[in-house]
Amino acid sequence: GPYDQIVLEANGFKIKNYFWDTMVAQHVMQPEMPKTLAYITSVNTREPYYKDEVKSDEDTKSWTQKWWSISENREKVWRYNCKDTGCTFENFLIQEEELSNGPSGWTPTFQFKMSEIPVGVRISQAGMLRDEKKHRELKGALLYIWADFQSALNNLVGRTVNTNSSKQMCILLYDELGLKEKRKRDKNGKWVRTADENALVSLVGECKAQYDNRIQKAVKEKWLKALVVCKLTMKIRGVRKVLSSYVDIEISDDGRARGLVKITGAETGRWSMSKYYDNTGIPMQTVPRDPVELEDESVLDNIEGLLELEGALK
DNA sequence: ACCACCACGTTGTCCCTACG
DNA sequence: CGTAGGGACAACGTGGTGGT
Repeated sequence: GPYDQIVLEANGFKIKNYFWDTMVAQHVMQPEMPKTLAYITSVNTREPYYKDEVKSDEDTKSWTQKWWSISENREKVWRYNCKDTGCTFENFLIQEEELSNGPSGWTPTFQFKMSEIPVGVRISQAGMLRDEKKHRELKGALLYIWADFQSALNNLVGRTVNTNSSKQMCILLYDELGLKEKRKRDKNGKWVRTADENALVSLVGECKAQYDNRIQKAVKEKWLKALVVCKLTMKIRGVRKVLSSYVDIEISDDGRARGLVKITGAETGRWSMSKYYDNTGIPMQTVPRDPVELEDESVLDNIEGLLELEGALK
């Protein structure tokens, strides 16, 4: 499939063509069910589960020369690979039968999906060339903005606040500032208080209304403070998100940021994306569109200084 | 070190309200 | 009365926090 092709071609093998992908076939016939080889093998064949055979007693991270030099280990991996290829072929035979006997839409959909593979592979392998000068400037600008907002927030609250900690934020907003608790259901259906984006947006609205309706200066200021805390928190979270997900990332040695296109990633037929197979790059679908703007661009004259802010903030 | 949970980046659909 | 716009939620993937 596409994933294997990308890994193989990255290691010097050229894939000429292939006509069947068990994942694509499963995706077309049973889009809501798992598409892993382990699952379809369990459904289609009588082969006992074998996927843990190479991992059971050896940590996969220890696939070192030392580990590999033990013939027993090599034997295990070879046997595993043989089962993998054998099962894949067995799955193919069963899927081919199923596909041709299924609804009339299956075959053309399968063919269409297969034709998407080279497109997805091409996009994955191309990636995006990163402009290193711009990258430095962007990082400097984001760190500057973060530091600016963070110091304002810290001064307002009187201590350092980690806006990414929902625990800290709930204590600040509800216990210390006395705002009306925003709640949501957790996974088990239990109501818990939250300081997520929705909560902050509605708190901003409430604080604004209170501020506008109050007369006493001291009371007005209290609401203004709460309002600013919420707004700063949203801004800081946004900046940190952009930094951690899109700027502070590892990219390929050739200066390109790549992402893996998964044409069978979503039940609905949409494509999904992830980081590249080697865990570099970004899922290119979610790159923020919003521009990063500085009021005073001259702060970029000292990027070195800005980059040093990183240590103080983290 | 691992895991559950929280949070947030994208597009798209549906529903409702406000507005011209 | 048609439409613009917002909220809620659907579809995804990943990073950070804090407890075990």
